[in-house]
Amino acid sequence: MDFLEVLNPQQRQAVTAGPGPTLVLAGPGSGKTRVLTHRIAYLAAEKYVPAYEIMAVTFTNKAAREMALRVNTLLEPAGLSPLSGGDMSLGTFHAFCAGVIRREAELLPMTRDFVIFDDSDQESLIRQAIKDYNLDPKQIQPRRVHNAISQAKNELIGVNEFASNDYFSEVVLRIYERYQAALLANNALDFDDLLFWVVRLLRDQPEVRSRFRRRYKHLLVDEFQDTNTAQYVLLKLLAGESPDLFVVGDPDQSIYRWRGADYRNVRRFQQDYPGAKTILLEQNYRSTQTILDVAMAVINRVPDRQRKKLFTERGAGQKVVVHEAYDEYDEASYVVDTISLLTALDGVDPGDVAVMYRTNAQSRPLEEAFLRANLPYRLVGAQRFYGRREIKDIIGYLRVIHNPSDQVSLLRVLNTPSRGIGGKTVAGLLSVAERHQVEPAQVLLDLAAGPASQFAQSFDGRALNALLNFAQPFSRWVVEKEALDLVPLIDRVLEDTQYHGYIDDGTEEGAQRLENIEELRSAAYDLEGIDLTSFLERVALVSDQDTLTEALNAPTLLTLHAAKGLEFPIVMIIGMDEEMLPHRRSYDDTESMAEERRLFYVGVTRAEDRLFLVRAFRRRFAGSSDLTEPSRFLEDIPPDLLDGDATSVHTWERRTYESDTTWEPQIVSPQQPQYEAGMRVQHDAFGQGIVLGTEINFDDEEVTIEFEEHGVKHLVASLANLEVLSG
DNA sequence: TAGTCTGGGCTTTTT
DNA sequence: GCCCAGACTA
Repeated sequence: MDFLEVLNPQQRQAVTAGPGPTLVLAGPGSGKTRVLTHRIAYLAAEKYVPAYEIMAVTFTNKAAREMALRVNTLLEPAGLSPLSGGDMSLGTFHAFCAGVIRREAELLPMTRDFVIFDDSDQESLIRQAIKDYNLDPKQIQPRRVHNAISQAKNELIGVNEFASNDYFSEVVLRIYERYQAALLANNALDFDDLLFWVVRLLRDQPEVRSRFRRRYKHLLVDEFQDTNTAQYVLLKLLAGESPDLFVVGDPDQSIYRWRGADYRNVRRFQQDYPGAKTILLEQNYRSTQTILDVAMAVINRVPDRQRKKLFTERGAGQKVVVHEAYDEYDEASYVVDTISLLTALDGVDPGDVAVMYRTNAQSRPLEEAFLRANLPYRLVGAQRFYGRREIKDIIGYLRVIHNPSDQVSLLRVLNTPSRGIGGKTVAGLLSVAERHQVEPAQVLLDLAAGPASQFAQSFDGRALNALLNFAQPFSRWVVEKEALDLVPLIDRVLEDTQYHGYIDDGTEEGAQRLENIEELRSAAYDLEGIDLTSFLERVALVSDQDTLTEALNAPTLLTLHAAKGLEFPIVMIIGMDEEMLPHRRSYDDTESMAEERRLFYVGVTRAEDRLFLVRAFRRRFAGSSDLTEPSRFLEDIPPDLLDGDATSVHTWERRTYESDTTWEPQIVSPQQPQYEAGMRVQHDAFGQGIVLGTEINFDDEEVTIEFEEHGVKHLVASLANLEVLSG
C-alpha cells in the first residue's frame, strides 16, 4: 500500500508492528501523529480490521479531530470508506468515559442525566464542606484539599481506601467523604470521576469487562507519557490478556505531573508487557539542527532518562538569539520590535511567530506593547471561555433547568442577576428543603405553583417574593425545555432574567461580555438540534483552544504548556530568568526541576527555523521589582549555538557575584545620582565606558553605560563597583 | 441586602 | 500590582 512508502524505516516498523504491545518513543517533530494515523489506516486497509474494533484515545478534542481527519484522508484514495460516525472510537479519555457512564448508568450510583462539574464547581463544593466542618478556609485551603482529592482519585483511591496519617490528610478524608456525597446528591461527576468510575466498572463487573474487551481489540494511545494511574489502569483493563496495545509518547515532553500524569507509566508499560516492542523515532522533520542541539543540551541534564539523539536533514540553520532586556517592558518592546523587523526585512508572516512564557501574568506587558505598537496578536487561553463569569452564569441556568438536583448551579444563578435573595434567604431555603427532605429546587418549583404551596408559610413576605422572582420563570423554563430548542431556550433565559442589562455596564468589559454571550449562542446554533444533555457535556469537555481558533495573521502569545503539540517557524521564549523559568516553586524538588527543564525543552522544540531566548535584567513580581539572574538553562547551552548579546549572559554571574557579594547596600541609598551622562567609568569585567544616563529606582541608582568592548549595559551602582575616570 | 473595604496570596490547567 | 474572598458598613 503506497501510504507506507512515505514513512521512514522506523515509522514503518512502528506502523506495521504487532499485533501485540508496542511502545513508540517519539521525539518532537518525529511524525508521531503520522505514525498513529497510518497505523489505523494500515489496520483497516491491510489487516481488514473492522473499524468498530479500533479505539484511539487522545487527551484533547483537537488531537482527536485532527486524527480522524487525517485517517480519512488516508483511506479515501485507497478506495476505503471513511471511518466516520460511531464506527471507530476516537476521542479523549474523558469523552469516552462519559459515554460509557451514560450507557451503563444503571450499574452506577448516578443517572444518565449527570452533569460534569468543572474546577470552580468542585471548589465551591469543597469550600462548602470546609465551612460545614467549621474549618477556616485560610488554614485549610480549598485548593490544596481539591488537589489532594484529585490526586487520590487519579491514583484510584476512593473514600474508603483513603488513608490519613496526619492532621491535614485527616481533614481531607472528611471533606472527601462529604464532597463525594455532595457530587452524587447533585447528580454530578468531576473530571476525575469519569475515569474513576469506569475503572471501577470494568474492574468489578466481569460481564461489562469482557463485553468491552470483545469489542475493542485494537487500542491506540497518543501522548502516553501524560497518562495518570487511572488512565493506565483503564487501558490495562481494556487491553486484557492478549492486547494489541499501541502507545506513542515522549517522556521528555511530560509536563503535567502536577495534574497526576506520570511518565513512569512508560517504564511500567515495559515491565507489565515484557514482550513489548519498543521503537525509537529520532529523525526530526521540524527544526534546524541548531535548535535540536539546544534542546538536547538542556534535556540531557535530566537524570535517569533514555537518551534520544535528535537529528534532522534540514541543516544547521541560524544560531539561536539570546537577548537581555532591561525589564519586562523592555523585554516586551524587544519582542514587538524584533517581530516588526522580521516581518519587514525577512519577509516573515506575523502569524509564523509565537511568543511563549512560563506564567500567564507575563502576557500583560506583551499585550500592552502590541497595543501600543497598534499590532494585532492572538492570545491563547489566559481566561478559559467557559470559565468566564457570564458564560458560567448562562451554563448554570441551563444546567439547573436540565438537572434541578444541581445545587451548585442553582446557588450560583439564584441571585444572579441580583433579585433580593441574600444569604439569609438562601439559608432559609436550604433549611426548609432539608426539613422536608426534598431538594431546594423542588421547594422553589412548589412555591411557583401557587400560594397554596406547603412551603409558603416558611418564608416571610419579602423572602417569599424574592424567591418567587426566581422560581416563577424557573418553573416555566423547566416545562419549556421539552419543547424549545437550545437557542430559543437560551434566549428565553436571557430575556426573562434581563441578563443583557445586568452584564452591559457600558464599559468595554461589558461589551466584551455581551460578545461572549453571543458567541455561546452561536456555538449552540452551530450544534443545531443537539439536546441539552449532549450540549452540556460538550461544554464541559471542550476547551477554548477548540472553539476560538480564528485565523488571524498575527503572532500567537501562549504559555509553554499551551504550546505543546504546536509548531511555529519562529519561536520567542521570554522570561529566561531564574525563578521564572525554572519557576521558583520548583526549586526544592528535583522532580519538579526536571519538569521545568522538560517544559523549556517543549518550548524550544516548537521552533522550526528560528529561536529567540529573551530575559530581563530586572523584573517586577508581586509588586516588588527585583534583579534577576539568567536562567540556568541558558548556561547549559553551548555558546557556539548562540548569537546576539549572549556573552553578557555568561559574564553576568561573574559580575554580580564576584565583584561584590553584599546584597544590602552598604552606602546610604543615594538620593542624588552619583553618576551623570558623559562620565567615563571603569568596570572590573566590562572595562571602560561612557555613562549614557542614570536613574534612581527605589533604593538603587541604575546607570546605563556604553562600554567600548561590551556594548550598552544597565548596572546597579551599589553593586557594579564603578571607578570614575573622568567626568 | 448590597455596596465598599481590607488582607492575603500569587505556576502550569489537555478534560 | 492586582485579584478574589470575606468582613464590614450603610
